[in-house]
Amino acid sequence: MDQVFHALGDETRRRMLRDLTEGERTVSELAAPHPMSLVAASKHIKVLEKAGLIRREIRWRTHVCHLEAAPLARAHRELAHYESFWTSRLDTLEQILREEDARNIPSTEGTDDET
Amino acid sequence: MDQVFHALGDETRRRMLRDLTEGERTVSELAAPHPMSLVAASKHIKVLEKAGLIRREIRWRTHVCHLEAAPLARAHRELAHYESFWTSRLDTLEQILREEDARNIPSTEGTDDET
DNA sequence: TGGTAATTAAACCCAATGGTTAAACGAGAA
DNA sequence: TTCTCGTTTAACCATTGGGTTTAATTACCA
Repeated sequence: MDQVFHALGDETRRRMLRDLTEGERTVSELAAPHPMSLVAASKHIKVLEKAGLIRREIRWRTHVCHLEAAPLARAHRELAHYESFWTSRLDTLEQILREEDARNIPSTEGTDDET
Repeated sequence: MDQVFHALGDETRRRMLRDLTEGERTVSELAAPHPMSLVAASKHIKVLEKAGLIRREIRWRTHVCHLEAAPLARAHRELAHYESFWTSRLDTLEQILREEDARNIPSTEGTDDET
């Protein structure tokens, strides 16, 4: 769990995970959007891998990465554990989150045309 | 989000959060279960606070901490985002998690006699 | 034989983490 | 005034993190 949450604690890596929800990606594809050296991106990927969040399939000289569902689900469940706390007192929370959502993301996230 | 996940990436802090789901706790109460100096525990608490995961109410010389629901809910939602990935391919995941659950926690978590 | 391409490995830098001990704070109690 | 108590601040140390650049790996291709 430590490793999983640590891995999640970096926007670069979360972005990579998000990209991976759309399908498999090579290391360079994952690295591309990020303003850093490929070496640095590669390190991020390795962090994700060590946390078990992704699996790497080496297809000769390109390494193809896949999202690994289980640890994400586990982390999600870990948080759900605390959910028992907040649902018990207010489901205004749902409300709060929707408002935040509306405020931050006007119309992202609906347009995917991959594969 | 970075701060939130970072804060979650440490067993000590997760334990503190878990304790806080049961009710408010002073700094020393939160620190008690952990084999480290109070100063170190205090730092952990500060990390949680900076991440917005807890709120601190200073009742004279004791600092009373409360769980703050919103950021936890936000993190939970962030993970739910990836959920769209895994639910789409297998709800064996639920299964996996239940098995893990059963394997790891025979009968914890039901016996609390605090306050 | 040597070049190209995708990626990792190695060495390095600086900032941040997680821990320590010792000292300071602040207000009520004696 | 001085003591005590819960907590934070300060200073320090070792380890890790995230980034860099340069070099190694590896198998196909010319």
